[in-house]
Amino acid sequence: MTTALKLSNAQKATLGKALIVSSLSRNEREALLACATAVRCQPQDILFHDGDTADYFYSVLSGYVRLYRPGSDGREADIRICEPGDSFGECLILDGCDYNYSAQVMEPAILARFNLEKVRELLEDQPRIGIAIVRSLSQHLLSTMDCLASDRMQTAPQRVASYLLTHCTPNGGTASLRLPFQKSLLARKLGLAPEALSRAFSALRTAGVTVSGRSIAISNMDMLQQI
Amino acid sequence: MTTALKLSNAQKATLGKALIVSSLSRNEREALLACATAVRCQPQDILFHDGDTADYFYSVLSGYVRLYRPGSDGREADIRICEPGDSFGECLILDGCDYNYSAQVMEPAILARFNLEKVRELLEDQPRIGIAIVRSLSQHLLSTMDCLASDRMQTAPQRVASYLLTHCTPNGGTASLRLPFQKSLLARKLGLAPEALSRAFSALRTAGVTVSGRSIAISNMDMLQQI
DNA sequence: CGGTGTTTTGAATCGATTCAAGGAGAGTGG
DNA sequence: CCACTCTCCTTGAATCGATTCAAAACACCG
Repeated sequence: MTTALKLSNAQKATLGKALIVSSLSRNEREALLACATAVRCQPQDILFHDGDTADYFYSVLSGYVRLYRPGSDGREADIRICEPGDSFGECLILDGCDYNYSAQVMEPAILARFNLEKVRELLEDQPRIGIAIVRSLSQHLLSTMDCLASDRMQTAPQRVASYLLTHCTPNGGTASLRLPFQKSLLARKLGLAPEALSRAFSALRTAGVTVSGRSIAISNMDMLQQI
Repeated sequence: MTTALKLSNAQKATLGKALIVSSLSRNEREALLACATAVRCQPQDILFHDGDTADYFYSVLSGYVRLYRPGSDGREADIRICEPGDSFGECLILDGCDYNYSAQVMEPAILARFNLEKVRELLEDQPRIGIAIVRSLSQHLLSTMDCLASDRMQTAPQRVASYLLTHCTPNGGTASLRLPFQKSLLARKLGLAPEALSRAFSALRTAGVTVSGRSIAISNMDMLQQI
């Protein structure tokens, strides 16, 4: 299970680079981080369930967290995969009382856990901290809209192609990358069944994409762009 | 085309009920509204295109605005339908330079248009206004996540059923509603082709949903809930 | 009453899911 | 070093849900 500790200085330094903290002054940062503790989690841990009373929001230091909505019939729809530097649950800072999605840890992870009530009080005194939250929320909103638009417009191979193009390290006309997590998690992130991701990869073979385990090579970025 | 005018007092009063303004003090509200003008628009007017430099954000006073992302092949994916009281484009307040979706007016509409640069300056002096923006962004983020989750999990009849249940005026076990816009717009909002919406309605007939023009009657809310 | 634009219906097709079975790879124990 | 096992990924076949295109029905407005 999880253990809560004070944030170490190294963890504070890592958090300093996270979007939700990065634009704050030294004092504001200290004040905000004082509302947080570090929690260490195991894969499959559930941080909270859809409908639970919301007491904390989180920022990912390491590992991955999956946000999803459980359906009435037992199926689940993934909403977002949070990577190191991402935060989630800030949208409940003002008037949220319940979470409206569930959160599950997907790798050994370390999270900063912010007490919503304390941050709420802090916000009264130092409303400039709200600006940091605006920045974080704006970014989430934009990326969620992106996701919605690609769900509605792009086919599976197209979505995989854009993921590859935005996450690879280019090298001349070719490129390569290493997936930071399992393919099944990538599938959920893209709104696909694992089988559909697999088929998308084999469809992309003709566009010069070679997959072996978590390593992916792209022989021609322009060709991939055309998809 | 559009004409820009000062906000009338009646318009300011309407705007006062909008989420983005409603939590502000009298002074803050005045300061924020001083950044805005009223624009009157015709159906089909494009407020801005994906990729345009972002100078304004908007709040809808009357009418409807469709936010969408144009795809490379000419098709379009709708992201959100903004109703009176909604605002859009606030996510660009901090570091946005370009819009990343297009906005089209869908009925004769009146909008409040806020100058992003002025609001940005105002935010320096009165950071509490950021709180109002946090409130608005949080709500958008939650509803966009809802939308994403239902796209990924629910069938067309299920999505239509939940729209009906959340927008109808109940009356005992039955209910009714009048669509505020064309069916084709509702279809886009739900991420469907117009034909699919039509078919969803006929599938819901067996669940006691009667459609005639824009008027919809629900004979049994419990039955609809089961879908 | 006729004309325009919207909605419905039908048939064909597509893209993705589901279910079931067959690899491939990593780790374990003999 | 080799089987054994577990997990994850891939492949195939059937199915489903939604889109597309085309045509017919309907509604609204002059």
